[in-house]
Amino acid sequence: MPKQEKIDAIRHSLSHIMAMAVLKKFPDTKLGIGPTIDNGFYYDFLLPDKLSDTDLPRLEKQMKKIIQQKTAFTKTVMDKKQALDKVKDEDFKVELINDLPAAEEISFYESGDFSDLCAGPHVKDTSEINPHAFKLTHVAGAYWRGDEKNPMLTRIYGVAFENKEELEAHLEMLEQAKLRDHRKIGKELDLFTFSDVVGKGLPLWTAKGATIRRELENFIVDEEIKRGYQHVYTPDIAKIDLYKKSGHYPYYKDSMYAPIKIDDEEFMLRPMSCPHHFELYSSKPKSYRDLPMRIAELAKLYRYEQSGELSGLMRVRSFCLADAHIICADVEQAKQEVAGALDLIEYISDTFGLKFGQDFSYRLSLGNRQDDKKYYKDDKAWDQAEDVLRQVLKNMKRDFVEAPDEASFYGPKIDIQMKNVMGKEDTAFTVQYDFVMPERFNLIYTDKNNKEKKAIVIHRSSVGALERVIAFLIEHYSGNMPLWLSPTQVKIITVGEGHIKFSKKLAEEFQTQSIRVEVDDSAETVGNKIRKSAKEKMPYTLVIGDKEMGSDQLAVRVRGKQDLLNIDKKEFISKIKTNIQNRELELL
RNA sequence: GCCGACGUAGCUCAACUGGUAGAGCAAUUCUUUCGUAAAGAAUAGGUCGUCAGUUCGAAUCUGACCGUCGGCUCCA
Repeated sequence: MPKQEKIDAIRHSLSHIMAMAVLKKFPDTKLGIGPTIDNGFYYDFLLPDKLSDTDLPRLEKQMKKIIQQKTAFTKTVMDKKQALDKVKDEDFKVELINDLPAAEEISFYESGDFSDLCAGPHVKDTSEINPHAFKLTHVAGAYWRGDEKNPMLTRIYGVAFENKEELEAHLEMLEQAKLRDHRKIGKELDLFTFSDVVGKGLPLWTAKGATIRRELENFIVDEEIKRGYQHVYTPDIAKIDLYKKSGHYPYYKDSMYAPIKIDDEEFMLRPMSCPHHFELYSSKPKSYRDLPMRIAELAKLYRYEQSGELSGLMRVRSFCLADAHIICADVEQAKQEVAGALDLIEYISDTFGLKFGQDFSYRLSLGNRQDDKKYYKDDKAWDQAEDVLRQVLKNMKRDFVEAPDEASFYGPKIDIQMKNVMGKEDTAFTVQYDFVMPERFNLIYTDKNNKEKKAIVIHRSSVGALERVIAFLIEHYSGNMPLWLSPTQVKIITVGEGHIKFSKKLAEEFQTQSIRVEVDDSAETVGNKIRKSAKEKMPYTLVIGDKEMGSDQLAVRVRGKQDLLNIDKKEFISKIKTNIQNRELELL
């Protein structure tokens, strides 16, 4: 049996065994589903009583008992009627069976006195399961069938492997990952903070964090202008009518901050900048010669996300999106612009040292023709738009997954997905095809034949939301930002009082070369100051004493390296300037 | 928003079953002016997230609220 199949059978069997243990503790439990997932399994239960993390060790013990009894798994097959009769007291199972095609054979797996609707496969018996290679990790609420209108079940998660070593390696990996968590590093490096009084999900950037953000902003604005984008500014608020006109309002109103009422008008903090850009486009008649018109903005957006969704800088209520709307003349142009946007995204990823496949992946997020509530109804337009995006990805020869029911209401999109340090996936960047807004905003242009034509819009983010991308980058680099993004690039440490004046002068030399420098002239020992500098993840640390005052040689402590780098001052400055300008990933 | 856990000084954490708070680092001051990952001393700093309640007495028990975390839903 291939390794993956074997471990899946173990994990799946463990989910049944967990259900057995839960039923033993709470006989009145109703069963949901219990599938395998990455590294483990879960099972959803409707419990008659509360369950918390502290109950897990006891459940584990019970499971080990079941495993040691060499419990066998046996498959039985029946028709739908028999199956429904068998599970008549299990409401959730009844629902599952009712959704299966009438003709289909339905399989159950029996283990001991437990029986569960299940396609399998499972282990032959529990002797195939190492009782020391699994662990129940946590309890969480989960809606039945993932729908928040359904009752909330109690989900118990577990991790499982073939042997104890693999389990321990996995747990150790999780511990290591926690050290890279951007929330932890952000606090340690003093990059950003939150205040209860300002409000949750509203980050406050310190000067250091703001430096990282400013560098990213400069980087992206310059790059976009090079690529033919026009950078604009539009206000953070607008009348509610704008979002009614765009059609965002009904789809979006739950995640918008409540209207601000002034005199007889209502204003909204904007959750997106598209309608502003469309109004800007329409402010003057446009010709086909103006297209494609790439309107970009570092747009501050406000979304009233559900409180439980907020998470550090990954998910906030106020964020700055490197946003753009590309008004295209026709499908062919739209296709080119999607490709161009993806090229920019890959350029940015490359600059960050992020690799396709390893650090990010493509997802083609599709609509759902059955769901007229969530998606604008125009089957033909959807088919065409999805096809355009699919074609672009294929031309790029990139692997991608197709995700049904993940599109925007106005069209399908290509999402660039990244995983955070704990393995949770988020959309980092996005390119969206829009066939709805041109209609709503009457986005038109005059073509060659002096005829009025409707445009197509591409929405795209380049570096995405700065908050989120910085969170990803902090985790990717473990806080060791490349030189160009480091809040302070060079730290100068004085040996004694006599070296302060010289050090400050040296700092000025760096400063005039636009190198971010700090002098630590505190009355601490050199060793202590070096330690602090290292903890700040300082790229370069210079100690200045009598030796340096007498020559142009510097002894540079390079982040992450044991040996000192002896280098001429002029050469050092010129080298790090180049490093910064080229946005190099490695230090000298 | 929902399920569960958590919330003690700027940070990391301690305080037995209720008897009203303590350490290290950071900060301030003084001494030391030091050569590549922690000099020494002193001082200051907390209505124990907030507000109620139970109790002779609450950081500790109960409730509500606020916030954080892990999930669900959602999403850049």
